Amino acid sequence: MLLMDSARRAGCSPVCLDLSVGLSPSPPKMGAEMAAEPERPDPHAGGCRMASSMTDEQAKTLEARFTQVSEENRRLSEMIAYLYASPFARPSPPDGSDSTRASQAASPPTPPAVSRKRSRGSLEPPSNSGDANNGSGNAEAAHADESPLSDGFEGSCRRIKVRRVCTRIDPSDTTLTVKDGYQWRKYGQKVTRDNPSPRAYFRCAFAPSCPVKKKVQRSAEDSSMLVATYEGEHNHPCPTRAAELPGSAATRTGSVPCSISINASGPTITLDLTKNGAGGVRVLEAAESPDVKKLCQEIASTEFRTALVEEMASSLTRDSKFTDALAAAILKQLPDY
DNA sequence: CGGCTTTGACCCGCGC
DNA sequence: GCGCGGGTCAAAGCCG
Repeated sequence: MLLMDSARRAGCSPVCLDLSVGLSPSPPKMGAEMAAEPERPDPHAGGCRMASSMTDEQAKTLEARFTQVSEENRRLSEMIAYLYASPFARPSPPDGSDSTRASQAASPPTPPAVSRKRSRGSLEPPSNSGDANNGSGNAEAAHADESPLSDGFEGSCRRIKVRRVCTRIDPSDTTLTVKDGYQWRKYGQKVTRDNPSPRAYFRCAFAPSCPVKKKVQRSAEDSSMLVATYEGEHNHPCPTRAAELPGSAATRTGSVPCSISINASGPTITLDLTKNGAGGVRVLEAAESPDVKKLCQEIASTEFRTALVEEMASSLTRDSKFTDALAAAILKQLPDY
């Protein structure tokens, strides 16, 4: 489709597009319009084969377009890198590591801020709660195989050791419970100084060795907002998977997380993932800095998101590597005739 | 009776 | 060194 579009712009009939030009050596069989195969060119395809009929001018046009797309991809990559490196996404790490955390998958991340050393019987050494997660590569791999849908969500948070999830609740509901699909055991409750409502402490009760902890507290500004702070990562599959994902049907009932923070190791931005009237994303909380706050709101604006999505979609669909991978994935899904 | 919650006490890091 | 405050423990109570 990408090449068909390019061919249209280059003045060539899309019907006679030869997929072997831009796609992998095993082109997909995606219907009559795209039936041309490199091994067995369909004489009934009704037109020319681009590879043989393309004029020098058309070739130059496509080459120029390829150069243009490559430049767009480069700019897009720079934009994404900039967004990752921006202060709200990742404050400059003290260890001098790459702000994009590209190397974090290979090296154990620093443990969460909570690194208290207690001499008496704690279930797990607090200092290695992160190591326990990262050391259980098998468990994580098994987890990753459990549910691609859920891992799409958790995978995006994998590099975040601490994350915050906001949930809308009934203001009259006094139970500090967030239905996130995991089983939790409450082990403490405390009234903190900066918030009149108590903070509840939970441990993951599904697996005894799971190091994940959760703190739940009503928002000081909005008592109908429950803020859950998760520390660590589960080393076991979620007992109930996709049903509790943000944006799912269960989420819209208001009993499960409807928003998520981008990063909690630094300034936190909490985005409401439920669509508002304009179909955009709303900033619930942001960092203290007005500049960061403004930037967050700009990024969360419908206009910015629309432009970004269009740019990404446009650039991706023009990327031959992306279309190769997409075509290969589609081929795998088609029945083998 | 076992599991979970509650809650006061305790631990410990951190700032002064 | 001291006090504050967040985090955790563990005994007591509750509940199915």
